[in-house]
Amino acid sequence: MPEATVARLPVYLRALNALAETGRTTVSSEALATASGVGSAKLRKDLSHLGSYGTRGVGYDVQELVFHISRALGLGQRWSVVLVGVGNLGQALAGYGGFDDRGFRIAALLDADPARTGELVAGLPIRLLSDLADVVRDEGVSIGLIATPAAGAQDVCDRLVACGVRSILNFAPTVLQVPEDVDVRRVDLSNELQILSFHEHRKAAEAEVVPA
Amino acid sequence: MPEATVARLPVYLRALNALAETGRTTVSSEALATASGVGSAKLRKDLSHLGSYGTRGVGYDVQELVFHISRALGLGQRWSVVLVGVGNLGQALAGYGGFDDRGFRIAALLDADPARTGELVAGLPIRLLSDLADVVRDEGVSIGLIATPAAGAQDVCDRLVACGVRSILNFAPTVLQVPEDVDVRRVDLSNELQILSFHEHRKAAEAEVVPA
DNA sequence: CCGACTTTGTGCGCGCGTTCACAAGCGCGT
DNA sequence: ACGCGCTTGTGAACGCGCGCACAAAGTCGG
Repeated sequence: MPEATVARLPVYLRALNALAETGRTTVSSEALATASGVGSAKLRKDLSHLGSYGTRGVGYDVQELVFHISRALGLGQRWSVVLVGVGNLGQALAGYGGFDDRGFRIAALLDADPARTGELVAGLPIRLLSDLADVVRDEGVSIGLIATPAAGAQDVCDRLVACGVRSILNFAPTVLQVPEDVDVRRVDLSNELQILSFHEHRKAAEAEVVPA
Repeated sequence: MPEATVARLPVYLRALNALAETGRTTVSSEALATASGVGSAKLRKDLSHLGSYGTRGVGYDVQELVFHISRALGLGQRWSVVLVGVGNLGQALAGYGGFDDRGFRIAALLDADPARTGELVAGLPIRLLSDLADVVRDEGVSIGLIATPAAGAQDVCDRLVACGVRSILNFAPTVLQVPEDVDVRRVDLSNELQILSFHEHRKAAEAEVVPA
């Protein structure tokens, strides 16, 4: 399955859930594609990787598609995640409501600062970073979220990998070095802003040259 | 300039700044590539789009590269951004320190809830969403950040576009419909988690089949 | 039962981006 | 002054992913 397709499946899934809430039971590739911001041909090709679950002349059954996409994404089981770094961003993540209803459970909140141990955030007590190994073992954690400052991110990452965590979502503004069987996804606010800055800059330059 | 290259320039920029703080004055493509998590050939091709600023046999001058990348990204000027939606995530974004030092200034915080008007967050007073047009005009805002719940995101987006904002960073879990001269970048936590879930799922399945 | 209409699934060609490999260029030591 | 070693910049081949366009397949009205 192409990586590009995998990256789009969650988008389709969300659009389908939104459609289901409006009472729609079937949807055409054209409609779903528009709602997902992609072309209809691309959408159909993506879905074809899951199997042939559409009906020609009608479209796709919304519930059925939700089921098959969820299964492909491995959302049948509940994944336990551990969140390291309970600063500004970490607290926002802990309070984010979209975890439970999508099959993810925060097993623990960890922070390197002993002064914060025991503090309740979103109903969970903050524990010491050194408890990481215990948490991963006892709670069956398989995904790690890093929301620490850049300086500590690589250390936290190394600890996670040492504990057997092979999937990491990194919010710290650093590129993490990991073994090749571990995959890391980065979410970096400044990066995104700078990319927007580039395009805005370019648009302004074009408007200068062609003021018509 | 290829879009893929633009997306990597901020990563190089960060790595260069980190190198500069350690006192390094020059860096080879190999070293910078490793620090940025890419291949050296790709890095050189990316940088070649900016011009020929390397010295054969030596590498790149760190300060010079920082300058040229910053200029290409349009970071010479300070961009004003407006943040709409001061919930959990919005507050974390407002408190994020990485804005000022990278050329971005939060011009205002807006929220649709009148009960929150006047409240101070990160030193800025929350204003009403209906003030948007004034803020954009008076403060010269060119970038909008949407951190509202999914339900209100499209409405906020439409208002931003109507005010002339053509660059939007969307944290709400929705695909926004915009005119083609507006570009939107999405940052979606659940999406990233689900992509990780897929890979974790796949790894588990492989381990099952080939337990060796 | 049949024909017209709708929509899926996919084969094919194209364009972008990545990677390899190497010639050109620069500094340094002798 | 000259050659040696290192690093850049880039031409060329490769591969992936996208979009087009159409045949296959199913529905619905008559």
